[in-house]
Amino acid sequence: MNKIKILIVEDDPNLGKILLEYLEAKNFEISLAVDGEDGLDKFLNDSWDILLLDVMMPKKDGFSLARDIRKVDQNIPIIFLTAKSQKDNVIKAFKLGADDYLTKPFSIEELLARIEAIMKRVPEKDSKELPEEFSLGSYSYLHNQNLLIDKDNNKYSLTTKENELLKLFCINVNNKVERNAALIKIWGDDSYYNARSMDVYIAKLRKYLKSDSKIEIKTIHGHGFKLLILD
Amino acid sequence: MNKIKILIVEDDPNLGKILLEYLEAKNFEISLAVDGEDGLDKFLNDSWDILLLDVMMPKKDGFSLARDIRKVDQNIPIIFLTAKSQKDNVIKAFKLGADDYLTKPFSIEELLARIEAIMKRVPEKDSKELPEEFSLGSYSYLHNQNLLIDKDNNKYSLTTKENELLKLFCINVNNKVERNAALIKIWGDDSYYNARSMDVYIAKLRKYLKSDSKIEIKTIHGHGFKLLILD
DNA sequence: CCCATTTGTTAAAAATAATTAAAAAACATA
DNA sequence: TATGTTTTTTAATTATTTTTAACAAATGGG
Repeated sequence: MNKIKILIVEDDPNLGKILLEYLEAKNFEISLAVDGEDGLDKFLNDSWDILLLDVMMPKKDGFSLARDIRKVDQNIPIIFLTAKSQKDNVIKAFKLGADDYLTKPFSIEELLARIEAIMKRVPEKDSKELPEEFSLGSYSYLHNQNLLIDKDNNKYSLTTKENELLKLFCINVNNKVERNAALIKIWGDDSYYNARSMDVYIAKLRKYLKSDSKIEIKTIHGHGFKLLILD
Repeated sequence: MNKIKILIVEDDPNLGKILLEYLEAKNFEISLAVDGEDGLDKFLNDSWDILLLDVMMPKKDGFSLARDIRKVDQNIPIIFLTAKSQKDNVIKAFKLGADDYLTKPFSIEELLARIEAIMKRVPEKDSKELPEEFSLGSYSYLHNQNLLIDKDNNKYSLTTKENELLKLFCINVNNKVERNAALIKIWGDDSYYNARSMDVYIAKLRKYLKSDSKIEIKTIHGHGFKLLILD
């Protein structure tokens, strides 16, 4: 039974400390970021179950942070905490995929209740480890060794970027990988040139995998790609 | 595309009527109960996707109603609507398995946003897996591979939009697909130009499917389309 | 039956993606 | 640190997909 991991991004150190202590006492695992940039950094460098984002923050506000996060993860629950209670902010928050929106001052018990209400609907993060070896049709792929082996036992030693990208596809076999998500995860940002670079790597992977017609990297125009394995 | 069914239990006829009209306009299917007993009755005699319960009501208050409902269904999403905003009521509501708790007066847009936020986390009622293969008259259609195969084994590799649209029609074979529903599902919004774009894709699909006269995409003027398969 | 609105069709424009090669950057090692 | 090698990025070109536009046809309410 792993603890639920909460990332709190809140610039008010008092409130931050109260939330941290209260929620830790309730057996959550908490990390506290002090501004939007710190928040994005912590978000990208670990895996979380739910995010509490203050809206008004220095450097990067909560909405802007949420927008960046949604490029990488469309699903993670987000609760916004805000001092203001302007109506269009609420709507804006939900448009960004918020799960809840709490106006300060709120009761910390209510926050807890709302966190639990959301978590009961979130499917368990099946935090299964990555397998050592992925089986891709007639290929075998050892991501730890950057090694792709075809049916004739030819070994292809993948470069770092090739490996990261293929691993990402394998983790999401038969499921869409969004361009932005891949770019941010592997390249760190989704600029135009990184996108072109990624296209080059897609071509490289396709070349590696072309000997098995049952394996295919499909493009989903305007969205991303999908590694398809047919049986 | 089944509408989401909402049961509203609200004794204030003015608020009830406003909610009903607004949410019906937003393409939900709504039923309105005027007190707790009526609410329980309607709840038990039909199937619902989400409940909006007023807390203060004659005969049976919202909390008591929720308690009864939870004996039968531990999972259905419940949003409480209340005039009071006493802290322990909020907590009580969430203890009863509430998904949200809105204090009157609230913005109806906010209510809509919160309903949608909850619904996105509720697994589709009709979450039956799609079959690998759809059989369309003499055609065979593999939506995972964007592949349409005719009786002469000609293979047509569909583009992303062609595929999304054909898949949507197949899911609703012999049933109406509303223009707006399709546009929102596939294009993300139902603007004029997206609608024209969809018309272009309808023409493309018709062209693909023209070799079998038993297959037809019928237009329902002013509403949408229907993929008809005759036997 | 008219006329405004919606839908059908086709072609062109715009946007996005694929491919290949060359330049630049990073890396390894003598 | 200079040198060769590998990896990554940039660039240029081509191909594909999607959107826009323009006009024709069909539909249905008044």
